[in-house]
Amino acid sequence: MISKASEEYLKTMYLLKKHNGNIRVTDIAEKMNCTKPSVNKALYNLKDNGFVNYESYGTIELTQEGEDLAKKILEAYDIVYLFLKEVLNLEAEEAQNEAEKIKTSITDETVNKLAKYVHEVLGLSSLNCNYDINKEKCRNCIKRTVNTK
Amino acid sequence: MISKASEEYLKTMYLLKKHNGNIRVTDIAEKMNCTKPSVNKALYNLKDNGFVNYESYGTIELTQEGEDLAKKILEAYDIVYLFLKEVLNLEAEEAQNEAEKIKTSITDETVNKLAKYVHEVLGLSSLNCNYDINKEKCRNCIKRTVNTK
DNA sequence: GTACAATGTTAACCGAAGCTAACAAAAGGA
DNA sequence: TCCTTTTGTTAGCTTCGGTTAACATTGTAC
Repeated sequence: MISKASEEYLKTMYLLKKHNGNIRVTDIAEKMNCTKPSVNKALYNLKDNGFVNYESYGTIELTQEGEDLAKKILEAYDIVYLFLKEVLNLEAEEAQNEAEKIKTSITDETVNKLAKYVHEVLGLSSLNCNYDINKEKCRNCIKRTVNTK
Repeated sequence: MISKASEEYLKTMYLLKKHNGNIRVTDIAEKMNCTKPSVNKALYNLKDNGFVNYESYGTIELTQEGEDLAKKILEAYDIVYLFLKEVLNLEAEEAQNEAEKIKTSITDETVNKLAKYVHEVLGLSSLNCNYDINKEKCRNCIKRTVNTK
């Protein structure tokens, strides 16, 4: 099992890859509000656990396993965020912060049940989503809903 | 600000006082699944922060501040537990574990909004609860509801 | 009242996750 | 090309929260 901190790094790397096309130590450090040595350490930790491919001064790439985990983490985040914002009516920024913290504490089962609940309450079932947050289409479903609100 | 770990110790001490009438290092260690030296360290940490009164080999007592915080932590736990169990339909044990983790991550504001939501959804408003989890009567209200289900 | 059991403390250590300071490598501009 | 800036790495330190081993204190049974 990987630590919460490592999960955060992994998530950040995944998003950087998606948005910038590449992953750099400096960018990770900036996003995560930490120093480059911290990133370096985390990087080798993730490498040792098989989530990233990396050699000194080389390019950072997520392995398939790393990408899958990053997606799962993001999906959990999305569900929790959606619940906090749309169901509990937290401010967007507050919901972001809280979702960030909560998502790292809960099990897959809870995330799935929350996903199901959120879908029901917000009437998203018509969007052909099967409630399983590990399926990409659910993430898209939620994203769409959030964005078009 | 006190750490999550310290909050757990404080909560455990409060419950031990309530159930056993006294608070002992050995009992804390057992409840928290850790060693006595860990408890000892935590104890002095809590003492330094004004949450417990303690001298070596003496009796452990929560200060007023410690008791207030412990109650607040427990109330947050209760709300989250209630939500997980009664709204998301998690198994009791699973709900306990998850509530434990979640309650340490979220702000008072979120807890209050969740409390309000849970009360609404479960139709507890008739119990004369004002949704503010920092008020003892809300805790009682929820306790009663959980127990009589 | 003493000996033993239970309880609590201390010292020294560990790993995780962060930091600063100093250095090495790579990239870009003249 | 060479010099400077940017980027990445290493070493060594800090704090937190935990551990074990050894010791001190307290309480209890006979």
